[in-house]
Amino acid sequence: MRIGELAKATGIDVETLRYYERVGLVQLPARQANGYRAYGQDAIERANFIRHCRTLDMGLGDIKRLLDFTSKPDAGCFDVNHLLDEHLARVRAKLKSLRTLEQQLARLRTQCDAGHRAADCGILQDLVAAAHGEACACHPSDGNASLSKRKARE
Amino acid sequence: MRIGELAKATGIDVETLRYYERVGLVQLPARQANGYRAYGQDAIERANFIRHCRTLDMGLGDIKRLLDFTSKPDAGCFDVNHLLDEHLARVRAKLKSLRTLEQQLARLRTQCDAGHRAADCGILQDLVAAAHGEACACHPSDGNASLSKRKARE
DNA sequence: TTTAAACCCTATAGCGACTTCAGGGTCAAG
DNA sequence: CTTGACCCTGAAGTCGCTATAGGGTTTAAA
Ligand SMILES: [Zn+2]
Ligand SMILES: [Zn+2]
Ligand SMILES: [Zn+2]
Ligand SMILES: [Zn+2]
Repeated sequence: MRIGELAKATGIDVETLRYYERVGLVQLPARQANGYRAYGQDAIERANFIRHCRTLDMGLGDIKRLLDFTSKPDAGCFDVNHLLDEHLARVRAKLKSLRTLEQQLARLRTQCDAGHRAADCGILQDLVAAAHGEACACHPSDGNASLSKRKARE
Repeated sequence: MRIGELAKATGIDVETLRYYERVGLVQLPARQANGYRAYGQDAIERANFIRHCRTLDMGLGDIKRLLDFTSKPDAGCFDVNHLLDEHLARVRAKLKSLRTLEQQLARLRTQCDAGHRAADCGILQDLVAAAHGEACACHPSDGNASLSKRKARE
């Protein structure tokens, strides 16, 4: 099998497959006389494993570790569980922050409903107000702390 | 104001401020005789605007566009709305995919409850099965399509 | 007065997971 | 015999920083 066929069989881009090879995620394939990569059937399975894990948003390092486990059946699976727990925690943390973010953006979006002058745009006004520190969670709003030593030359 | 003071006043790292300058997000500040950057009070406002937009997860390109709007009050705000709509759509799309992902990972996590041999680990078995194409949304699972033209040399 | 900490400067490289580009070689069909 | 679909390598670009190397300057204590 050549790289293009493997790409078609797995839905992974050719360039991405070569990249995975470069970073050691897939083992070096045999080569034909003309230098083309020659893959066996097992390459499809390995590549599909990678793709599946990627759609689960795992990092390449984690995937490598999981791949290693599939080839040492006698190892304990504690690390597998741990890896998954950490990944799940990451996903849940991001989910939480994204939910908050969506709320904030949705509220911001309501500040303007139609086309008018930028100076009158509720969205821009809202952003500028937040930049001043008004009702904004992201800023420390300790502007005073910096003002207290404001004597720096200009 | 020197760069460290601006950093403290806004909560943006010094290196990050210099980076923003390099990519043209903040205008070139005046310099003192010794080469140090010298910022005015307006720099705090601009930097806070950037920081606030970053916590809304906007890209630097989008932020630049928004900053431009704040300096031309007579422009129409159509693009502001459009930009926000697109960003909100991106956030919602990611939120949706993250929710699905969380479900999948949580289910996967239930496949193993304790330490045993890797060969018997439900998580690894699940991943391998998915790599084979069983009950997996991420794969096209058109293995047949690729098998139909399987006559490639090895 | 010396010296050490705490600043400041530039230029460059690294991160992750690719994607794209430049500049070629190989191969089957028409 | 040329067109087009493939394949190859190596390097650079993406995004938003972060870190490092290798210096210069200021400030305060010892
Ligand atoms: Zn899958
Ligand atoms: Zn508006
Ligand atoms: Zn804010
Ligand atoms: Zn297990």
